[in-house]
Amino acid sequence: MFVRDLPNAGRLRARIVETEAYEPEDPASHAFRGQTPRNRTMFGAPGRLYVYFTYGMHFCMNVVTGPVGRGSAVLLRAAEPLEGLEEMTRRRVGRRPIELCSGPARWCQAFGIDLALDGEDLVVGGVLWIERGTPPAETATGPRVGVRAGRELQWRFSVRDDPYVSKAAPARDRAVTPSRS
DNA sequence: CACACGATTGTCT
DNA sequence: GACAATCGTGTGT
Repeated sequence: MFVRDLPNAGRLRARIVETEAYEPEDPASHAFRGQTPRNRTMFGAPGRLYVYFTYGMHFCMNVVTGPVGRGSAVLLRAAEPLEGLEEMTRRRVGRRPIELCSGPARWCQAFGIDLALDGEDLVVGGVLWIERGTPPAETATGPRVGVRAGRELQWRFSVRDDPYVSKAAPARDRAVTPSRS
């Protein structure tokens, strides 16, 4: 579960259903060519939120997963909105619940995530944090979306057959180990 | 300094 | 399925 506390607008909560892994040795990662001003958060402490701006209009968010200096992160791609749907819809007018957080930039828009939250500490969890939720029955893996290099890596992970997974290429995903309860 | 392009989305055909 | 929107970033000259 991904949670955002808003000062005067209540709480936003969503169940994470799709992610992608990015390692520094992988050409598709922002960290591949080393640290730059833009990706410096990736090389910082684990448990922080790495937010980047792309296509001149969209934000995407990651959770930093490697130790300081490494440059590993997990992109948050899709979620099932659970709480604060009204607030999310206010940010994404005219969108149905299924479209609120089903895509990395959609989710950021629904949650009001932008560069101001880059580097935010998810472990301390003052404003943003991740909670342990109900484990999915089954997970699936597939190629990452929108990347050219590193396409052979099956580093996209999702809840199998979950309707809130982004409409990228779920059909080809391979089912993997049923998760432990 | 110029330029190509992107971990995307929404609209139109 | 094709394509425009829109601009920061990184790379190369």
